[in-house]
Amino acid sequence: MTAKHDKRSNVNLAEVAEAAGVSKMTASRVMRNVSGFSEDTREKVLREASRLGYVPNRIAAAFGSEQTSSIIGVSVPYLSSNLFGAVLDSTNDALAKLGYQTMIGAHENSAQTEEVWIRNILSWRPAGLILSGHTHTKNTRELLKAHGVPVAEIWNLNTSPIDMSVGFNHFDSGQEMGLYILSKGYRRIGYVGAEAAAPGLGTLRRKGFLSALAGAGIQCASEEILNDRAGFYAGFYGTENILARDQNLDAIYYQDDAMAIGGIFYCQAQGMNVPGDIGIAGWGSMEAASILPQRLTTTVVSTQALGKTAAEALIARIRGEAVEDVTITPTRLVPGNTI
Amino acid sequence: MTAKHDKRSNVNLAEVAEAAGVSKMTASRVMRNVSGFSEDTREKVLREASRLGYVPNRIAAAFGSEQTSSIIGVSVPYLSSNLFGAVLDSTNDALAKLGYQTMIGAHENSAQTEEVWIRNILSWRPAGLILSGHTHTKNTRELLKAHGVPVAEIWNLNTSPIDMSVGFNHFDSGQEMGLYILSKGYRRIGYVGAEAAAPGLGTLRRKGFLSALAGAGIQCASEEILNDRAGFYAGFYGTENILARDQNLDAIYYQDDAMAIGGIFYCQAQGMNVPGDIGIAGWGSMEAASILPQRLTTTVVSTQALGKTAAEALIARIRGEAVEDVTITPTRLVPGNTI
DNA sequence: CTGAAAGCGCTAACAC
DNA sequence: GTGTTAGCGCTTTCAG
Repeated sequence: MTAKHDKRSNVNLAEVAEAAGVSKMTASRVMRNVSGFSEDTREKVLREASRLGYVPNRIAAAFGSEQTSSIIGVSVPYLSSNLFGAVLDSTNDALAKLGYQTMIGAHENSAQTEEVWIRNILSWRPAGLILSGHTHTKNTRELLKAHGVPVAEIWNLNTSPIDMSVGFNHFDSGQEMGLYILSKGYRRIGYVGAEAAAPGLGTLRRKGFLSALAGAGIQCASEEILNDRAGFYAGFYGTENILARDQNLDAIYYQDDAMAIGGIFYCQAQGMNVPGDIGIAGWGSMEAASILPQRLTTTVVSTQALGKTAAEALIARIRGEAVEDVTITPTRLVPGNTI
Repeated sequence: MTAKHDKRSNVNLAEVAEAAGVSKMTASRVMRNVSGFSEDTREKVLREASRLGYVPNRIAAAFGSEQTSSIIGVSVPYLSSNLFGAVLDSTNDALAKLGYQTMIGAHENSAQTEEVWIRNILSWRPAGLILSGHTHTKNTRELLKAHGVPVAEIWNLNTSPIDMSVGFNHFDSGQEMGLYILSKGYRRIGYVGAEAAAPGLGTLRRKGFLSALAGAGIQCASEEILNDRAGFYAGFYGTENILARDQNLDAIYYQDDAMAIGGIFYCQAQGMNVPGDIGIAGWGSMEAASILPQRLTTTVVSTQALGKTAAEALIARIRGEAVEDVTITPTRLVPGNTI
């Protein structure tokens, strides 16, 4: 029982320093690899640290040094989402390479939940935050501005961000697809989405889509916005619902590819021909589309690029380098043969 | 410029205490809601804290109090995985409700990457770890045992865990499916998997499957283990590859449902009838299967239950409550009509 | 290149 | 129910 209390890792810098015959300060410099020690000293300290099984205490370091930790808070709607999964992977990878840790949160498209999480995460004195909330509460905006922590809002492009924004232009993307569908001669066009209770991801695309139709002087024939989470099955029965109401639809725009694929399957199950009887378009370039017999008409996006760009921009800002406040991540409409 | 240095949140407990006319200690007790203050005091302190915009400093708290923080490190192969996404969502949810924060890591099925991440995370003095690595390095095992941090190994059931294990019995699950396929009269059975370079998720299921066949005195007719990540497309062209080598296969067992669905699509594209010409079985009860015209024969698992169980068991152990070292999360073979 | 002193904000332990 | 004292393990000065 050499440890005081019941500490788990009882080796600290002082012991390493003593074993190496130097002061704590010198040992600290070696461990952090900042200048100010000889090669001899370096070797001694590293050898002793390794021999003693020294594990640095980042909590103490974050506390004893400045005002922030090397923690980055990252918040997404769901951790189990094919779109945001790739964002998480790419931000986490980029952040880890730059020496930061990801602390995660899932807000489920609720600005309230996001606010609670932000209050919580701020108590860890994070170096920065990456937020993907569709909207924020007034409190959240005020809190973050007052606090001054660097914040990257991602996913939705936000031209007047709290701090900085990296995102897709969802409105334009929806509008572009609306125009494309119209250009193919479709006129009785429906929309199928999800998460009616907590609108998030698709709202702006839908608005852009509707505005394209309105520009051509036509109305959206029918809309079906389910209460469930977006997914294959939601697309399947959302299509069943919308077609039950309006048999004359000639095309449907879906919130995302998973829903569009669900729609294709519903139509096939009913013996309908895509795009002969009905045209279908999605958003997001989901991997699942690669195995369909037809190529899905969709908007291709790189969630991976989004995450990486956001992480790197945030860290640049944290380090005081010059960065743009607003970055658009490109999207590209790729015609297939489902519309 | 009231702040020393350039601290971002310059309000600390001492200032709240002073404003409320009490000592730091009393304010601390109120903030943490531990006993030892009057209702009057409570109101005063909370009012001042809110008025001043006080954000507690958890770094200082973790440092000043005990030996561990309320951080839980959670490591999965990929953050963008339909199977592990649900695990992350459920662990994160359970941990957040119990007052813990998730610090994330992606090891990409590399025990080396996992080791680096563990060293890193230990420096945050986490209260516990949740690991889903298929294997660990010797160093990792020694480090964790020496350190004494509570560890829940998840996903694979491990009967001699570092500390505790919550998982599926993949071997039995694969064996059960092997027996089922045999019971349906199939004899020229193949296996299609992925991630050959970094075997992880499916290895034990494959072994169980092979052992079932061996028990019946037959050999696996053909195996195709790709180097790519498991997914729809990997299943699609894995099937193309295996059928190119062996046209006489009458059934294929896939690493997971996404791959099995890819296989179904390949067969359909070739005009093959499932299960007439070839039987197909998967693992994991993926949501995408719900929209198929046929019901996929698969093993149903609850990754959500796994995550929740693991998180709660880990916290119970951290709190010193009695918990089993090993917990099996049930799986269930659900016959469909693809085999 | 190296070291000594001070202190970060909080909480455990102990008084009162 | 409340306050006082000490100290967590590191890093930031500032001296040499």
